[in-house]
Amino acid sequence: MEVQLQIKMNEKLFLRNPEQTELGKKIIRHSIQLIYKNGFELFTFKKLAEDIGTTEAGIYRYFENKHRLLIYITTWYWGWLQYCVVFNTNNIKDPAVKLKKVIHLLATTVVDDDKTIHINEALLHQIIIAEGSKAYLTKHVTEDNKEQLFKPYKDLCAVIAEIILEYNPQYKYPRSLASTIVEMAHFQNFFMTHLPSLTDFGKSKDELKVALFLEDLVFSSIRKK
Amino acid sequence: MEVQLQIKMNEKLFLRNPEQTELGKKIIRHSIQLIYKNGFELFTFKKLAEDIGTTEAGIYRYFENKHRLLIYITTWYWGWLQYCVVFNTNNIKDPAVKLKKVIHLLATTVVDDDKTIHINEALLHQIIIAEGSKAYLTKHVTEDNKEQLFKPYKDLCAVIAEIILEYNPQYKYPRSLASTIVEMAHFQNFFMTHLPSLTDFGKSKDELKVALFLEDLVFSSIRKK
DNA sequence: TTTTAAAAGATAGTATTACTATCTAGCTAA
DNA sequence: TTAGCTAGATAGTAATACTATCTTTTAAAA
Repeated sequence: MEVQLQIKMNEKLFLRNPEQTELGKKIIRHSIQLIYKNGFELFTFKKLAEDIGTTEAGIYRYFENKHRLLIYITTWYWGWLQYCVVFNTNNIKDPAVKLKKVIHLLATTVVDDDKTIHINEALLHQIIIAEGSKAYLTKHVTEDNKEQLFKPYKDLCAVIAEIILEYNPQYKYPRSLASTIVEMAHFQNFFMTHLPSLTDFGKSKDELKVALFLEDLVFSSIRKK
Repeated sequence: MEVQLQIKMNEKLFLRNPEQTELGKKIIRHSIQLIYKNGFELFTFKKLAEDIGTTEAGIYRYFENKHRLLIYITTWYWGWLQYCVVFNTNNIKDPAVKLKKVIHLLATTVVDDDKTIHINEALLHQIIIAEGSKAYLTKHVTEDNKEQLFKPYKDLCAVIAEIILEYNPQYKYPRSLASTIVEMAHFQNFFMTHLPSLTDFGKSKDELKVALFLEDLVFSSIRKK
């Protein structure tokens, strides 16, 4: 049996739904490759169009600008990750085990999932690490947030915060700890690779150690005292 | 007695030392105001030149491009913060007290320091919160890092990691915890203001609570078990 | 089978950005 | 007195970030 996974995206993110046409899917697939390769600053719709074999104007029919496209692919990732979290923690009773699963899902390399043919999750994971925060670090966060553009990110954090409270209903900072876990899972990975002296894993460059650091951080904090 | 504070900057950051001329100091002062006001993406040398009353070409004599200028002002901030940390923890024996001081220095609003006339530290603090990570989240981090551009940031983290080890020499992740404190001091502040559901301080919008969260996080982790 | 409407391709054009180059004027320190 | 540095003025270019319009292809409804 073949299962296909569809993440429902906020309609305000695009002008024309890229999931519904061949060109749309190409835009997503190739933009992931190009942003991964060049970084978001050097990524342009012109280059993307050349890469695909279409025109700049063609891309603009789908996305207002490259920043909206960045939000599109990052929030797609958060939506997908939440699906992974829910799927992988299903039927697990112990919140400690659940939390460990979540930390590992966040911090360790993603394998490309065949359930989504036109999206390479492994590349996307790298994009989240290097470019993810640029989605919201702008002068127009507030307006973007009013349009609910960051909902999948906030939902994922809410799910994690819930598990934290399951473990210890008295813990005072479940949301902040959840966003700390998510951000640090990626920043520590970036630091490990590019600014290794900011971490304790510079030599081994082992993602698993990032996960162990986060486990230690989280469980020390939420342990009932 | 009047004391003037000078932060020694990496010479690779500029083409002409902005500290040494009137125009140079104006470039720093006005770029801080403009980046604060428009955000880094909408900030251009043209606007800066108009704001100062000079020409674009004049700015390019000091800085290669706007990204170098961003690194200049962010690393200035890290250098200045390290001075603040060393100054404020001087003569304190207890590493726990020192760590609390550091956390509060990082997380709470900075007051404009008269020791540096042409730099407004309060604005700079806001720039660090919203734009700081863009200094290193680029495709050219590695080359920039080879030129030692991020040394002040890494030095500050090293100082904090040292205090952590003073408190508990057995703690396994002093560097990662240090960079986590620094990053989260700013990200939690950003979230609190712009994406409040990612934190537990959305309603009060009180910076002190960010500091308390970080204290709880840090001391739970490094407590000897 | 024809009509019609949506999607995509082709082409052109604009304002702004991110620079580089050159020339001149003013000041200052030897 | 002049040599050298700093800054102002002006001009120009390639690339970026769009917008507009017109035509062709495709695919589904009448």
